[in-house]
Amino acid sequence: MSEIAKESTEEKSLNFIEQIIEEDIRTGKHEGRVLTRFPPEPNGYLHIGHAKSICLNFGVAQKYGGGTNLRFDDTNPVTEDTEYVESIKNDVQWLGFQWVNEFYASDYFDNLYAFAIDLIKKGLAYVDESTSEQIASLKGTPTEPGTNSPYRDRGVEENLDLFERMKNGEFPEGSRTLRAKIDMAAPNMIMRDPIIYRIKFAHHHRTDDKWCIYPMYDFAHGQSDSIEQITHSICTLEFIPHRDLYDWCIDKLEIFPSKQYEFARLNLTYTVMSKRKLLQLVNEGHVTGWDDPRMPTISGLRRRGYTPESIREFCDRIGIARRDNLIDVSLLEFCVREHLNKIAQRRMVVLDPLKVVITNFPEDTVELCLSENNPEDPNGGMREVPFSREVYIEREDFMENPPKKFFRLAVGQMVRLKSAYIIRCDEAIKDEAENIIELRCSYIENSKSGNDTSGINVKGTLHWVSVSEALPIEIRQYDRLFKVEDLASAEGDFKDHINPNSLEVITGYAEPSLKEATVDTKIQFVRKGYFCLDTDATSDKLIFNRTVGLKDTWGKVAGK
RNA sequence: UGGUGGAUGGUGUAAUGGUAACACAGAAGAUUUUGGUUCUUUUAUUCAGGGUUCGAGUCCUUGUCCGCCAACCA
Repeated sequence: MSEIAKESTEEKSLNFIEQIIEEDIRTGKHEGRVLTRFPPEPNGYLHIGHAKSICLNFGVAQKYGGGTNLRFDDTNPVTEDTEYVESIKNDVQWLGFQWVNEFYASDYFDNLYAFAIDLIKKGLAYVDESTSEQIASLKGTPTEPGTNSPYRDRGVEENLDLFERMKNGEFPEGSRTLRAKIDMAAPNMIMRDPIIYRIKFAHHHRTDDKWCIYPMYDFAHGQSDSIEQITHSICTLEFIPHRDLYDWCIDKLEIFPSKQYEFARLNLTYTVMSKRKLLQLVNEGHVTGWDDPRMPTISGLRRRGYTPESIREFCDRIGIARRDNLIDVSLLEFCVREHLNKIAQRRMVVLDPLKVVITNFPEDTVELCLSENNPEDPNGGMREVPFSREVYIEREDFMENPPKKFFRLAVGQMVRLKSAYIIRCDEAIKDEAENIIELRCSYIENSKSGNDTSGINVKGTLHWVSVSEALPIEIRQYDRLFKVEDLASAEGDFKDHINPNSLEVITGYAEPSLKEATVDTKIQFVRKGYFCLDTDATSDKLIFNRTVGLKDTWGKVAGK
């Protein structure tokens, strides 16, 4: 980051979390210490919404001289897996963040069990033998209070015994739960004697078969924060009602007082952002996997060609607040273009070829043209691009009956072939069906790029590829996965709105230097967009993903 | 409608009782060997009513609309 950029961030107004932290530092809370945590459940891949949370959690900690723990919230063995753990760690690091400690809620199962016993001893928890249906019906509704369970007033000794036997596996799954004894008439439904432990004879990815009882989120999260002495536990808005219980547990257990703060999660236009829905897209084959380049997952964006810098910039620009939001996906695209424009290597690739024969250029001659790798980077250097009598240009760069401001090729019109010569179109050759199959052009001999003494000024510059040297490549062009802007308020199932044309695969013709591309190389196909080598590519078959197209003001004009 | 959180241009975010601003998107123009980039210019905003105040997006009040909460999910 440059000094100027650093200064401008410092001058930026604080978001409400930063204001709270600065106030806490000012008043000496926790001796000014700041420790946050990022707490993913390992039951899916991270997405751009998690990136917002990661940037917030790691970002504020970094800003105020603190740190962040990575803590896997693995209290439900049924849905969780180590595959997810690995992908999550990889994604966080790829985004550019490093945690202080790698922890697991399951590391605290012994502590949590002891906390439960403490609660029982304090007369604040009891073993309930009601079925889940009974528990639900006794819970009441938002407008009516609940009813006490018949098991609510068991003695401490009986509860202790029963809970231990639950732990020992003496009772079948679902037959008993441990409930906090709070208030069945509480206006906050969460506080109506919440279940804090349940029986699950499931294999846990870390504790194996040691446990057959597992704590619920509400009995694990706050205590885990407390054990780690997290100062600011940042989560999303839907956890607001849980804060009462978070505080209740910490209060009754008399443990370190971590505090929960909530911000609004990210929503993106034309995108779904729930792990459940993303998993469904994967499982039902609407995409090829969690890292399909159309997915809003970190791994999908990475494969698509997004950079960590651009995602961080995006998260910075969208801000942090407490109101629901729906961010225009064009802001994400703006951020990636902004970064890629600075770093991408320029290369010429024709996506929809039209052959041009330069009739006054000698046959069997290949002339090398020097072309800049990146006009934004003075040290980017040059490369050689072969030029010959036959080249491909983009079919859309020629028009038989051009409109007034068409600066490209038409019979009688001149254009520059980028980094090469100015050519004039003399004739368009058609087949029997009147399709244009070839252009006959002549080049202006003294117009070569760099040594142009022709004095001719042309309005248009086209990218091109020499036919004999052209390298065929597969190009995957992506469109938005969904057809509607706001999936949350769209009618019907979200899958009804899948865009059937979200992937278009074509063959393009590339200048030879594209052979050297690696998965990490960011490339701009001149005048077309930003692309990167796909992980499916082999040395025999080059495959490129379109990260994002270039801003296309002509397309807009022509489309009118 | 029980609780709870929220409402500022098309979309986000700021303004912390004192000129409603910044970015994206949109529009117009200049530059350009990428119709890209860059640079100008520009359209458009405080949910509604009442109140406090010299002064209200901000405080009070009434209402409207939106989100979330009745999983042995997180």
